Amino acid sequence: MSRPYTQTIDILRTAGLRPTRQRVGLSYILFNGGDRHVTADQLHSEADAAGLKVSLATVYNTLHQLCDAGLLAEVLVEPGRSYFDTNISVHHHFFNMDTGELADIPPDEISVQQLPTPPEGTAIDQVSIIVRVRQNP
Amino acid sequence: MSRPYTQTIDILRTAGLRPTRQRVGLSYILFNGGDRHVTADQLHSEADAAGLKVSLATVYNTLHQLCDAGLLAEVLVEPGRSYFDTNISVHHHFFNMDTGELADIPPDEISVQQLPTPPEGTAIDQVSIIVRVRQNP
DNA sequence: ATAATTAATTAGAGTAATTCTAAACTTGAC
DNA sequence: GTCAAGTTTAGAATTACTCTAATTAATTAT
Repeated sequence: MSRPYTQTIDILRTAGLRPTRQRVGLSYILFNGGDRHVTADQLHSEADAAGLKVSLATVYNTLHQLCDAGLLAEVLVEPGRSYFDTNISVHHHFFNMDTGELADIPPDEISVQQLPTPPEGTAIDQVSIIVRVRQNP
Repeated sequence: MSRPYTQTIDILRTAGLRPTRQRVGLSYILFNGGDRHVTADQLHSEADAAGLKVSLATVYNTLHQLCDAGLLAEVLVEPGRSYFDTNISVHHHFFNMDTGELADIPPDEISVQQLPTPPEGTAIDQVSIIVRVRQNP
């Protein structure tokens, strides 16, 4: 394994982001672990555990830059906390209100029959569905 | 118009909430203005403008109590800000990412064809759909 | 009615997530 | 290497919200 980061660096360059040590490290964690749902804090801890020196401000900056570049999606399920999802294909989420767990819904398991007409002067950007579940008694 | 608050008081009593001056005042604002989407801060300002002396803590308490009683629904569309919706029938929302406006989608304008199977050991509590729109150029 | 009981309200402190700021440091181009 | 431009940083600031313990109001019992 000569250059484990080449791929990550390419992703960043393509997005027009300089491959700095922090961005490469964070992106590597994000994009080499399969489909993930992380908060800024979680990612910061993981980076720390992996020996990457990065401030929380940079974690936030990077997450938002990756979102803007379409490489990451922000998911809002709880007041006062954002999750970032590495799965950027069209899909939706289960949110377990008891455990706080967030999970992808397989795309074939849900479908919207009919999209509504957007209000005058607007166009649909994105449709997000959150299926909130509770632990059975 | 002898007793304009009797109805509001009944709603609160039925929900098992003492009809205090603050709760009655806030509920009156909420439930006598048609379908509304308010933040805690907005409601606090409206109450203030209407001459009701109420603290922000009480606004939050009351909003959450009304949610727990099923008289109000919380809608999450933006990081770090909760909206409360007086329309508690099953329905979904448009969120204008440019203006911050939240609007109901008429129930006949959208429909979910098929609900997903919830993860093992859980049951579906609620399905929420947010259709994010942008201002046309 | 009044007093006793219980619940609700309050100001202000506290917290958590996120954003800002301006100085110090990297990066990439020459 | 040098330089300009872009990044990162620590720490302060902000925002939305929650907590706390003391006061006050609503209900119940007398």
